Amino acid sequence: MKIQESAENYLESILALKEEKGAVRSIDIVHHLEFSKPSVSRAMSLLRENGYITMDKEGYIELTEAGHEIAARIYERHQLFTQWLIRLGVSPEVAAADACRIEHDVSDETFQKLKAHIHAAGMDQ
Amino acid sequence: MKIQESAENYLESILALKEEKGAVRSIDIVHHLEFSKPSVSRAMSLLRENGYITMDKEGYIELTEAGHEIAARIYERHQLFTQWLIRLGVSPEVAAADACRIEHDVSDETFQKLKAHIHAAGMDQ
DNA sequence: CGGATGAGTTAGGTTATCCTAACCCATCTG
DNA sequence: CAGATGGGTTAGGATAACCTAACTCATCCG
Repeated sequence: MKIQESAENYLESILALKEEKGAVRSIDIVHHLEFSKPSVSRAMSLLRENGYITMDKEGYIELTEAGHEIAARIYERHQLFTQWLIRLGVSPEVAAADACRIEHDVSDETFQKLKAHIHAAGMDQ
Repeated sequence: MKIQESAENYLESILALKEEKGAVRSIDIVHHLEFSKPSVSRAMSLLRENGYITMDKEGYIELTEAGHEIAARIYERHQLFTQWLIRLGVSPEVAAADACRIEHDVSDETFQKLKAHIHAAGMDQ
């Protein structure tokens, strides 16, 4: 399984929900991403089969190390881009929505350079 | 037909190839995007049906006004992002590849702010 | 206890976008 | 003229990622 944009998004959501609420089940992701239950259920099966998450018998989801790595990578991009765009004057909702798409598109090389630029521009506090 | 990312890409390619070679046929797009002939053929049918391009009997493609508008919009993003990333130190191939994805994901609002930022940072000559 | 509620799954469908195989047709070439 | 070449199309298929309808199963509650 080559990680698809959609899988990155699910993993990122799991991490964000974990930080926000402490525990995550499929239904939380349904509300967060506004997808249908079957879509999330299917996605969770795939993530589980591929070793990115585990689920206990109550349905509580944990990221594996591999899953956490991807989630953290995307989450960092999301946060940095969102904050940066807001500081450039983009409205918070649009900034978040755009960041949510761009975060998947940027290579590591570009991300590193952008990060350095954003910090150098003093846009990072 | 709501314009899809793929359609934006085809229209952008047509504009770029037009500038580069003066005239564009499906086969040029095949080489440019490295898609199969049937994929390009099908895409051109759709773009034609929806009024974004015209094709004469020799297969030469022209953008309609609607098509040109979209193509120019995407092309401007592509050029600006590519040049900017290169100036930030990203290698030209990676910059172009990343720009090619980001260009479709950025809202007008974000693009305007980014453009202003890039110009203000003196990154635009 | 019996129905409501909530979480999850199964089955089947849709849309977008790519692909290969196999074809048509015109032109060029020996 | 016959066969090669080049451009384009038709037909059919694959994959990713969503959807709705309808189900199971457990718990809760009057």
